Amino acid sequence: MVTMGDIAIKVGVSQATVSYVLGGRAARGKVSPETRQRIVKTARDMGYQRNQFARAMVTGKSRILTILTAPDHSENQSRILAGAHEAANQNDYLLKVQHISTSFMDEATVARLLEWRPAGALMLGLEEPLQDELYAKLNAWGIFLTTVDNARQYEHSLHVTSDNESGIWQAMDHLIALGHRRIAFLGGRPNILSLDREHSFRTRLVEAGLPVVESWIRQSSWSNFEVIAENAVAILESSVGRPTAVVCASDTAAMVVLRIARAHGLRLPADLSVTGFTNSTLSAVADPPLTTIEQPFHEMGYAAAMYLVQRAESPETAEPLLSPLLLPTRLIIRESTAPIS
Amino acid sequence: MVTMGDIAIKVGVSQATVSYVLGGRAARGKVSPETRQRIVKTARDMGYQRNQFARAMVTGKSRILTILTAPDHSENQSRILAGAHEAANQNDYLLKVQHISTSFMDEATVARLLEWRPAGALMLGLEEPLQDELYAKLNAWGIFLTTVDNARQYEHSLHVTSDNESGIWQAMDHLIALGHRRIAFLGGRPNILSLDREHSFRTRLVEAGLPVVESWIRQSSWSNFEVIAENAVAILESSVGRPTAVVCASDTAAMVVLRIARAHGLRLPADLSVTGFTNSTLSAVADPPLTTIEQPFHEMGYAAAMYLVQRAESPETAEPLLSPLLLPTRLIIRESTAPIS
DNA sequence: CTGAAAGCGCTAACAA
DNA sequence: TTGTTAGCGCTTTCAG
Repeated sequence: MVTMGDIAIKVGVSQATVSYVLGGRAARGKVSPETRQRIVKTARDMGYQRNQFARAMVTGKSRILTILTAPDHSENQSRILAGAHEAANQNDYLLKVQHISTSFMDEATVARLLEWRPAGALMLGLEEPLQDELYAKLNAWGIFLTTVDNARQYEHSLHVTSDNESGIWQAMDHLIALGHRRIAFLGGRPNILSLDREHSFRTRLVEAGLPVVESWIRQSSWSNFEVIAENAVAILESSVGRPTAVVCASDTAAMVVLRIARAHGLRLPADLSVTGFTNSTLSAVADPPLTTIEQPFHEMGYAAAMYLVQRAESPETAEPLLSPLLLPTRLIIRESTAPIS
Repeated sequence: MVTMGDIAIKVGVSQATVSYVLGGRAARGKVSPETRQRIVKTARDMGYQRNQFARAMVTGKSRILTILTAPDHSENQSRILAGAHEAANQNDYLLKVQHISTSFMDEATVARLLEWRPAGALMLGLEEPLQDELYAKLNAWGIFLTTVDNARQYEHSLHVTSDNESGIWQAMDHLIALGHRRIAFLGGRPNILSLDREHSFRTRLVEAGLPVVESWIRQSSWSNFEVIAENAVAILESSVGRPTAVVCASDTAAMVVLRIARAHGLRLPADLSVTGFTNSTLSAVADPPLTTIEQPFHEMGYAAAMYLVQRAESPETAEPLLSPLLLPTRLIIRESTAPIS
């Protein structure tokens, strides 16, 4: 491939001058507009492309962001990744996706991480002990960390998530407005995220003066349909009677509830209103189509990566954004909710 | 970070010797076992990590694979990516995911690609004109290309896909064994992949001596539910009567058919058998759970990336695997298919 | 068996 | 306004 030296020779100028011009630092070298033009044109003609390796070598900065994640093949994760990719691309960074297990990171993976000298790291979808461990390690290595979605807020890191509390409230306000008073909650896996949502649910129930029925409040799983189904059945067959609405912490859970409810002979949504959480593509084809809460996954990934880039470029200037960044959710009304009959 | 030089000083040996040992080329330098041990131990104690940038600079090889893809947030794509990541990781390569649109790649994206001097490229989920264009470009740049899933076979590239023909046959053999003779086909977007499946469908129909009913054979979309629904309706309301089974080219299409069929008052699977294609996570929670064809997406991504690594490491030795690599599919029988009544 | 030295392509300080 | 120069950390010849 053509190098700056090649261009320098062709133009009849020193290689340093070419570096100034193509690096956008022409002012430093105070290169004349004419030579600048000639260099730029020659570079294009010759098909010059910067060499990120050489750049990284000499500057000591890698322009690489690493995202540590346990792949779950979910649309959510995919959207977060796409957002992070967009931010990285816009800033000429490379996003290195490093797949690890949810609970464990071995030596070889550490090596694969450090060998590329990442300028920052994102963390996504891991279990809490591993999150803590990685936070400590990255800190020790001097790599700034951003956590996305389900995670704790660490002292020296940024946590980006959607505004789960207001999301739950949006769902509940909608149901309450429809006249529901007997409302159940079906969570996902009982981690920080799902417990947060349960907490918001309880708070809103109390605020609205509605009954808090323990047997209608259950955690289950994000992805294991059997576990979700068991809990859905438990709610619908509760000895204290049936709720008229179920707030779910995921679209998956909501779809399972729909199915179980139909199996119980309930008419949907006349006999039971159900809300999801996420607005996944499938929520629109559920039967009936799901009323749900949209989460800004793409924006979350984008914001997280963007912050890392900023921090890498100017550590001083980086805003000390060390409380969680909450991105807004949105209520999507479809056909799985109806006025109480 | 600690460099080879630091280790060399500590051990009291030259930096070149350290390079030999840590690079696994101790034999080249004929380093004694004792110094070897000391170097390895010191490296570990000091927390040495190779610098991929320096390595790339001097060897002129990047250990980076680029995957050009239009993100569609599908589980399929996610699995392919995971497979490619696994292969890359195993070989100490970095997989750079480069998101582009399905139909167009601009100058800036080209730059972001070339700046990292990829040792190979994968292509995934793009429209055919863009595929052709990229193939030509990559060839000109001397970057070997591997295409995955929906793509043409190019002269100087490897195409990895699942064995779509045998997949369709597996579905049809199953239906035929259940006594079905009036079988319809609902495809996805009419691209290479979906047309291939339609072709296999027709072939098998003829082989089995079954009627080829044109109004029962339709292409639609992979993801647009309205378009799928229209075509499903067209099949079920065909003027020549209703089929007793529908072979779908995707699980999504199959789930839409299920819904439309129920809306038409059909009992499932008694009145209509439906097969999907992919074995997505959701196919197991469809109502009724889908009989479908499993595709080895992870393996496809893995094989594609693995081949690129092999080729990058030893261009001479690389097997001239220039006909499509077809990975086997598998029939998953669930409850959306039943004997003809 | 080990070391000295060249050089990969670039940035940035310093000279002219 | 431009050029010279010194590395960045490593691999790899070539000498000992």
